[in-house]
Amino acid sequence: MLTVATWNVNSLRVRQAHVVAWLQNHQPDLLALQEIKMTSEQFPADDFLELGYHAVVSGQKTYNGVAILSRIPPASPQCGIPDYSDPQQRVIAADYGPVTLLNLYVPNGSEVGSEKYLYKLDWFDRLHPYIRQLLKEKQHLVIVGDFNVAPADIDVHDPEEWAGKVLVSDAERAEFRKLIDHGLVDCYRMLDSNPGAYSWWDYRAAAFRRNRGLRIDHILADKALGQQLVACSIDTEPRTLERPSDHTPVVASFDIDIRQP
DNA sequence: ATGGTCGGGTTCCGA
Repeated sequence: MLTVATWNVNSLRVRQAHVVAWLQNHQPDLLALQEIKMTSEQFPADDFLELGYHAVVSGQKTYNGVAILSRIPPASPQCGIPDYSDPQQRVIAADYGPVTLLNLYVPNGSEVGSEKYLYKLDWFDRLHPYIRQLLKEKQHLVIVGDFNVAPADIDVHDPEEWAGKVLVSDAERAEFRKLIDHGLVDCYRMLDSNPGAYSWWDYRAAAFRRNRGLRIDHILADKALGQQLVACSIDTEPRTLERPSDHTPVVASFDIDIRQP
């Protein structure tokens, strides 16, 4: 069995105890982190090694930053999107046996039409060829992270209120659809077609208590691996803790042994 | 009711 998780921690410095407790409770094979908000040098690799987790890190001071924790050593780690020099550290990938994990922190986009929104759409343009390449070259591909896109109205607590806004706009949803159309499946939606399941809630206006959220954190798998999906869930428990991240973990389990090449 | 709350770093930006 392979268990893969993703969690935008919104500062690993603040959330490290939450992450450690969660690792101990759930023992995933792979945990992808986004918004660690620290440099690679500052990453507490030793603390995670003590728990039995290796790390690959693409860090940055203050903003962004991604990492992957793994129970087996990573191979061929790669930071960023090839041939796209971006000072914002949003992408890291590595191989774990037959599975390549690509960890994304997609730009937020700020507001539809803004400079940051155009950067987000351009960033997706740069991402697509990389994903096509990985699907061609790698045996299995899992793409996880904070996609900053709610793929459909079912992923939005109040679609009318959110209509046309950033995270749900047609252009962003078209980019998500394009990802799927490369030959991937949305693991959560494969197994649960019910509304009301979200991975992010605004800190403001008691959004979590009122379950006013969005499902913007995702686990995508190549179609063949998707056939081996046995479970996928959103763990809302860490969002109930003191000083929580505004995101909560998403977890998927596949019937595959990553120790076999 | 058109705000609100975080984190990081400074007197605001990004989410």
